[in-house]
Amino acid sequence: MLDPRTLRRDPEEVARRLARRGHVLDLNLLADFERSRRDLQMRTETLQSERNQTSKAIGLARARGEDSAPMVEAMSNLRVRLDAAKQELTRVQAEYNEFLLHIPNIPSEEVPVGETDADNKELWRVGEPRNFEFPPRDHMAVGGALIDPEAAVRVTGSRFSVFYDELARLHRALIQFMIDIHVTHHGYREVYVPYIVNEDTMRGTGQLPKFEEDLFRVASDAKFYLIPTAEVPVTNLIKDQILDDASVPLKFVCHTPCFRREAGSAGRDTHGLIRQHQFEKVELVQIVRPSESWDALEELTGHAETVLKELELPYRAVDLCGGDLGFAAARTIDLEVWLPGSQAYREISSCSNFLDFQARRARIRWRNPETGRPEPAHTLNGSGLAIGRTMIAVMENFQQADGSVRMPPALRPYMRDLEYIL
RNA sequence: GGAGGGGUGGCUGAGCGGUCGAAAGCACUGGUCUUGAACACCAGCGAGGCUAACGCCUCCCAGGGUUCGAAUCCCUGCCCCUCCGCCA
Repeated sequence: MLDPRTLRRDPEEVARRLARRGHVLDLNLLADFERSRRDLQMRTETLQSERNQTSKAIGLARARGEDSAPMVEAMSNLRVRLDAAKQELTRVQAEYNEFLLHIPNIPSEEVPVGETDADNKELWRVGEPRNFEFPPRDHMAVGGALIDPEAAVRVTGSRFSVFYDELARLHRALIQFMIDIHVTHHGYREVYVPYIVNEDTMRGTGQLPKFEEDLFRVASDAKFYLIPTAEVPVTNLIKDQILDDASVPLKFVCHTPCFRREAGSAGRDTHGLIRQHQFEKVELVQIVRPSESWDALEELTGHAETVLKELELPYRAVDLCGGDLGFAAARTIDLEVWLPGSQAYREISSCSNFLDFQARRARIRWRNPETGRPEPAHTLNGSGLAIGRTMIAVMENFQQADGSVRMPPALRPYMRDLEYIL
């Protein structure tokens, strides 16, 4: 959520900056909401003040044994007006709030202008795509019988995966490998969290109310959802908390499965394991002082890159343009890994700074030692990395002419020291 | 599943239906003292919102209700704790 004060003080400026990501802010509607909210709130609070004074006076009069009947009479009249004003105020506030919850974050000034991923700006490349002495196959061909899409369809349906033997192991090994790096070398605290969360949590990180169609809803009395990323439960760990200065930055690493409806992606990436309804991810989450979030984004992106470097996978970093930016993000750096099977760079990590946008929604606050007052903290997260896509990248980049796959040295301790699999 | 107890400020924990946004302690901040620190003493110290300002409003788990007036009484829900049973 944007700071309502900023929105009120300079709506034109906010509208201008939101235009960078293609969001049209309805200034007339905003002005209407603001005016009626203000009128109603002032009227309601005046009546409340009267009520408080009168009932105090009644108490005093009775204590003195005086007649309070006229005041009680006045109260019943006042109550009718107050109830009406309050009801109207509650209604307007709810609508206003709903409006605010649908406004995306303001992109930072360095976000490239553009509408689609074609307008994203490449920042740097690391590693050289390997020269193959044979035509590289894609991961489905490399995996062969150890990937069983038919079984996945039998069990569930399309866009789910089944792996066997060394691939199941490789998948699990990547998770351990990544968590170990972030805990041992990057100072993250490992955390285990629920994979089902409530509505308020989904609202906190910005998935709701706008993107319900991307989520799997769980049938139960409460409104529960499967998490689309660990970002949701991990960031909300600190929901409603006030952090003292000594306890920040908080850095969490968390492995979870992720569940996505992929509602708008019918027909996209239907062939391999690139786009699934269920996939695993090792996620990095940071909660930091407001002044430190841009440095933290750089640092966090570097942490995700370390995994790619350790695995010797060629990749590039891309600055997402305004139109490609996620709802809650102020800036996002994507890491894209080279996939020889499709001769393209594909997203394998997405590192974002949300500034105070999520913190405001989830009421994650930090006590500023200078002022002694709480203010919204800043939140960030990034994949470190997406497991399924990393497995694809290893399979495709390290495939051999004989059909086997060489293990990157860093991964071997997690793979029984095997040099080759398959 | 059965029986009982409870949810109050960063924490612990008091709170006859009115003067309670809330005692007290801890923690924290400032001051005195000290070469410096600790100790001691003094003072301050919840969160959110509105207003140009004075100041006003809201919040004692959540939602309803009773009442002129609710942290305090009633109902419902959620959560936590203890005991019994059941399952692992």
